[in-house]
Amino acid sequence: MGVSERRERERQARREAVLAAARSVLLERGMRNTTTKEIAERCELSEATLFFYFKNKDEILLSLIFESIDFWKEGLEKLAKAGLDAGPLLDAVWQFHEKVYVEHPTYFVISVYFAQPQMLESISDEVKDEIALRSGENFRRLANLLEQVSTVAPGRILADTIWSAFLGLTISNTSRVNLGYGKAEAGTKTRAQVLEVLKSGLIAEKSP
Amino acid sequence: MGVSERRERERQARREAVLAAARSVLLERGMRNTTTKEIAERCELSEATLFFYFKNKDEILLSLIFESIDFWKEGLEKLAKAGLDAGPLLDAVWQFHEKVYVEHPTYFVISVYFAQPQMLESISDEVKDEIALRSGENFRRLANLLEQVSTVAPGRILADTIWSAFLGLTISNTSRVNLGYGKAEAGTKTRAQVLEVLKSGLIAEKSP
Amino acid sequence: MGVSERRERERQARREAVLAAARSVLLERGMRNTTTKEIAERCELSEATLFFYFKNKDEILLSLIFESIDFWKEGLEKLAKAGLDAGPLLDAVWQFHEKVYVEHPTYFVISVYFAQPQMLESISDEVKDEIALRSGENFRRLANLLEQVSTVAPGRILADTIWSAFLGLTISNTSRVNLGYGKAEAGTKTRAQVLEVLKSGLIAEKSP
Amino acid sequence: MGVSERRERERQARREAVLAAARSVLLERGMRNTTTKEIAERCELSEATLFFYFKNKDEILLSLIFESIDFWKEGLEKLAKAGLDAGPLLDAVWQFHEKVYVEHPTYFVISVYFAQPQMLESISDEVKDEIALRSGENFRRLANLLEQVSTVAPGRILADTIWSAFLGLTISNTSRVNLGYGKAEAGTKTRAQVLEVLKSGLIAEKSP
DNA sequence: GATGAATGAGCATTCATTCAT
DNA sequence: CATGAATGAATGCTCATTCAT
Repeated sequence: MGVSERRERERQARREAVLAAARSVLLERGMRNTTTKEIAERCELSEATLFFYFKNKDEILLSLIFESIDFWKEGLEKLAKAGLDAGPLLDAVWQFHEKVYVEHPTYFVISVYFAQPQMLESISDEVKDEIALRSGENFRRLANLLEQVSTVAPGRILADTIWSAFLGLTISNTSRVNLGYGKAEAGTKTRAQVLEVLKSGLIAEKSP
Repeated sequence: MGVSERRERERQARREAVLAAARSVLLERGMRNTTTKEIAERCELSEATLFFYFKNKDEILLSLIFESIDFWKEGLEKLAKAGLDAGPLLDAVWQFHEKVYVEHPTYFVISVYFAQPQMLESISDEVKDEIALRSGENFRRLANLLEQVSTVAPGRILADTIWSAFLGLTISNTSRVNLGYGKAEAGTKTRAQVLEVLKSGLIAEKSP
Repeated sequence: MGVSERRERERQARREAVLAAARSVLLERGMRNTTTKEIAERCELSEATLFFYFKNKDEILLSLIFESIDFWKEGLEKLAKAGLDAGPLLDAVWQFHEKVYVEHPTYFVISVYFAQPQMLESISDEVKDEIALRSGENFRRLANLLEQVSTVAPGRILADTIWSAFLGLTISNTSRVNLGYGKAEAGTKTRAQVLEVLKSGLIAEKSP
Repeated sequence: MGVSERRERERQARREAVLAAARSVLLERGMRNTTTKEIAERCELSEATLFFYFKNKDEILLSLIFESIDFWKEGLEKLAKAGLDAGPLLDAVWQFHEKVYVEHPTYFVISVYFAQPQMLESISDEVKDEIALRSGENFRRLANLLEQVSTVAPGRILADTIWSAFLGLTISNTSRVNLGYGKAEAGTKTRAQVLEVLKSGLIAEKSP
């Protein structure tokens, strides 16, 4: 029994080594240029071994999202317990997005990945459903959290607003960096200012 | 004289046929699965002929963004001339985003494309600079337009907020559709609600 | 009639323009990288027009040898008339090789071309025979010229010795230049020294 | 242990099988028509497998020259130890050229290859330098060997003379065969006669 | 478990050549 | 005469995946 336990532990460790490698390749090379060859090189395994731990390349990439989902879950649960007021709560939620972006940037990369056509065709429905289920749970956690913030819209709309704005901002900023104008750091500042816009409101603020 | 004119017209028509084909493939298959072979099939030309009209595959894909940039430019100039008040202006701006999304969805796809690492390596600096210049002009057009809307933030931040929120929402919605929950139409409704959030403000609305 | 004459003259002029272009491409790019596209660009004609004046690409390249063959013929006939003694004759023959190398370097390139397998398959037997005939005539001219130089070997062997040594030396020298050691000019000096070696053998033998 | 040894042996055998295939294609089809497809067919491997053993096509072709260089090295070292007199030495050197031509005809083909413009552009400087170094060593071996043969010229000139004459003769002969006059065997006889010409010059000069 | 070896299917791109105008 | 347009057939090379050991 001890043996099979150890085996399972080792197996898990190997899987995580593969995922760590995949994460670093994905960040550096992007989805188009992420190859199994390079993932294998980085975790010092043979390409063939990758397919012992994962069904195919897309399953490796998609498994990265489960890690991120867990990270989100923990963070959102902690926020729920904090019992913050509207203003500080929005600050904290936004700051948590920033934290995810810094510590799990792949989460944003993969989110975009999911929006690509045909990208989920090679994945079994079970995995697909699990992703839908678990990311849906997180979305509902965020929506519930934001329900109390504003009367202007239901929590799920606020959740969509915040997540989408943040995601969009990271993409815009990266594009600017790639095109040669704007720097990575500028994004943080812009995002802080956008948060202020979201918080204070646009027109309401203007009229009175 | 008539001959060379007609030739030029036909040439332009063919180029546009290639671009139309590229656009449809890009939408259906995504960047990863967009092949020159399929583009050629859809415009009923041989692969070789593609390279008679465009230098390489990336030039085809990039030419799509120039079309979109022009479309943006015209729309934004029209909006600038309309001389709308804050509320109607925001409505009109958002509605124009919707219009672009419906008529030029590739613009959003390619925007994401630009955020991919190493994606611009095969492109000459001149083209890169031109994209930066012309999309930057559009950004400034939007920023100037929004300058008068609110005192809470400069126009460029509002421009970033709106564009990024919209972009993020389209990605989120597409992801949901791909994952099997949510429908494409739902996105339009959600976006309308997010616009209300942005317009009325979040907290400001709540406290008084 | 004047018209058809002028036409013929113009046709010949165009052919020569193509050949001049082909020559310069062949020298710069080598056989492997000589393309009809580049030949067309250099003579400012369309690729299609090339095929109006020549049957196919190889015919263009091979036609270059006829120019060279004529050049050889004239030079050798002049040498034959000069009535030189052994020593000066060998000097003059060698110097004529140098002249061909400077003014018609393609002759050497194409000579190598002929030694490539399958290189003559696309050519009609008539053309092949004409090349064989006319270059054979030149060879015999050179052999006859050298017949009197030495008793050690028949003229045709001397002709082979000299031509082959010279050809081999040009190849060796070019290889060295390409590999990054040795300079183009060094070849001339080496060839002069090799001539001395050849002379000392051929002539020394004759006098005693 | 036995396993990895056997693997290494098999790997080497496969590489050599690829090289043997490449050699035969190169000889039959010439550089212009040597394709990876045909090399793969001849060694009964898939094209993809070729690239498992070699980085690219040029690396396959270049590896052929290293084999030849080693062959030259051994032959020249053996000749150096033989301690022959001028006449027999020249005979032996020439005969060794013949041996290389019969057993490693690709060496001559590739030598010509090196003289082509732009042919070495796809090769790393390290490999280029190694070729220059190792073929230069062989040249010096030959030059040293010939230093004692004649007072008429330094060894390196004699080396150039002999190598270039031989190379030129093989090219001339092949051209004649390709053009349809002259036979392959005739070349051997001609070369023997040219050797006599060279000998009569080089050695005669020494004795008096 | 792990991997060296192998590959089918595919990829963007090139090129000599043809043909309607 | 000249050419813009078009293409079939290759070409070198990549990549995710499989399998015997």
